[in-house]
Amino acid sequence: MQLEKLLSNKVIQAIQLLYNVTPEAKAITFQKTNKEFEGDLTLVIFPFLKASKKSPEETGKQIGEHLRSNTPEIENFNVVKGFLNITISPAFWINYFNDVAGNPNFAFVPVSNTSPTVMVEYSSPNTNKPLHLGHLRNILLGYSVAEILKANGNKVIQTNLVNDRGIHICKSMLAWKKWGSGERPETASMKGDHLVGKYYVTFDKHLKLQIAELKLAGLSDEDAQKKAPLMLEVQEMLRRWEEGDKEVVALWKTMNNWVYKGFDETYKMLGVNFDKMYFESNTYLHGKKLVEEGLNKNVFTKKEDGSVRIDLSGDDLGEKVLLRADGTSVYITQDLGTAVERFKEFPELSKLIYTVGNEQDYHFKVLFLILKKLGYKWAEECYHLSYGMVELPEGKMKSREGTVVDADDLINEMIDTARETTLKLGKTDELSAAEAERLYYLIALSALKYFILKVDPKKKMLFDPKESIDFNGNTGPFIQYTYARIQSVLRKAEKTDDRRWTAITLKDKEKNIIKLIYEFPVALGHAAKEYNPAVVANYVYELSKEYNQFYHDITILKEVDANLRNFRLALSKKTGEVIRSAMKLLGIDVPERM
RNA sequence: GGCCCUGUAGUUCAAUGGAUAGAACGGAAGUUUCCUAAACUUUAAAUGGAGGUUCGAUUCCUCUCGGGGCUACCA
Repeated sequence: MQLEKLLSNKVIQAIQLLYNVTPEAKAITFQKTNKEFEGDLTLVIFPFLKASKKSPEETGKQIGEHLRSNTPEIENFNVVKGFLNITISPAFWINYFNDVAGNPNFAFVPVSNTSPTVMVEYSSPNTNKPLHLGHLRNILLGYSVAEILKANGNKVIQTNLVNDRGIHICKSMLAWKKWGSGERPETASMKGDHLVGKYYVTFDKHLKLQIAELKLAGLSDEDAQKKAPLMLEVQEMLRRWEEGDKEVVALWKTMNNWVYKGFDETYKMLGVNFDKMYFESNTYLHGKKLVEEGLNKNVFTKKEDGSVRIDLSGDDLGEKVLLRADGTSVYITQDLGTAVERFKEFPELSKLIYTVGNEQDYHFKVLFLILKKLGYKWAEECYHLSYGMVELPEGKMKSREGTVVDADDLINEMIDTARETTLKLGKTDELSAAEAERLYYLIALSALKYFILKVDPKKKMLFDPKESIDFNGNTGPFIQYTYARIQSVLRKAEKTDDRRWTAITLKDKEKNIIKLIYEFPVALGHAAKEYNPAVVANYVYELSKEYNQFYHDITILKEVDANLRNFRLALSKKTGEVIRSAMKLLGIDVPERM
């Protein structure tokens, strides 16, 4: 970054001197020089042609000359069409490397007491079924964004708002009561979340049968859905739950606890954690107070039927109900209340990030707008981290239709594949059984996490269960492999040298690696600004690829010049360090051997 | 119907308005007396279509054709 800043100033100077005008800052754009040309950075000349009244080539030359004679960091330049390709002196790159080599945290912004506090909510599951691939994207994304924000100097509170109450969990409860015969996770040898999910499906199956019967008896589809006995029963159960009926609440607690135990296992497997858990059973009433507030402020209106609404048609969002005619609150009312509570609990919060799929874009637009209309100025700081759906080749996943990829199953399949592949490659010779198992786990999780995180969150992504996730090419294991190779070299070198390097003639591959290391902090900043782990994923892939080329072309351990040998070792060590920290931000661990 | 998102090699993904649109997988052809071949090298292959703004458009605007989502007194 420093470099671009420095050069920008020089360019402004040059243009003032040469053409007697001051260019706008945004007119000065640097980009990486394409590999087919000589140079490190390229200045686009076109914006300055009006001022220079000369051809692009001529203008480029004039600016280039000025830059070269006034900037010691610039070694040379050439002009191709409207592009000024600048070659930075090797001394600059070596100095840069010297400056950062000894500092493992060189790319991170330190967190202090005065750092801004950001809350990141993610996962936020329902407690009626196990986690699936869609949740996985949510969890990995939220976790990684939280890590990236920490690396950029934010204090981060990671939260999970568990949707533990409502009609969905009552469905599982009712089905279990009717058809469960007292089955428990231990007796069924099933994870608790899977067991509860099983009864959710059971409920749906029976409900469908009832609806079909009613329709045969002549009822309309809508009536059949409403009047099915199971539907009435489950609504009654929810009502009893809200009244605090002892038996219902006890069952609710029992079954939710089964689910939490199951979720915890999955979270542990994924290596994610939360600083604070919220449960909707505690928060779902918060919104009601706000309704009063909104009515007093004339932001909301009460209709004759008793329902409370807000008219957002001025903002093209239509009319929204906030309180039903019977006085009960709806989803958005809860969310309003919860947001207000959070800013009360953490007044220092400077950002509140919701990791939720893009199917709820409308919901969050409405939510933030209402908060703003209620006069909460922090509403501006609420952000919907909206991500695209994970689709299967046949379309969207639907839990009730059983077309979901279960998270636990997927993880276990990945571990099996990792084991198979590793054994086939004969890479386990030096490892104990426990070490080998640990390695399969690391590889499996990296393949899975990288596969998901390398895609721009905003975009939908496709997952084909028939094609297992790759271990070659642009994948997590490729990056892990690069890291393991580096560690192998370092082990064989026995000792490395941390002094400042001078008198090194940089080869292209070496310079490229230093340039990529130089870009690490830039990538981190970019990733944080965009809330986009894919930036980090793409970065660390590029670095790994570059290192593998270096490794292939240039000898390290057998280099006879001790100075060069030690420099290459230091470069390798640093590269490994950057790979490890970048992967850590994606929630991925790297093995020392593989 | 209205609103929002999205269309890039056969496939999965890249590309702050900048050069001849990058990778990976798959395809074709190679590299191991040499620090880990989960690697490296070479090769064929793409911006849905039509306009517009611009010195310059995958990127911004309009239309059009595909794909997805939202549009509940569900969560």
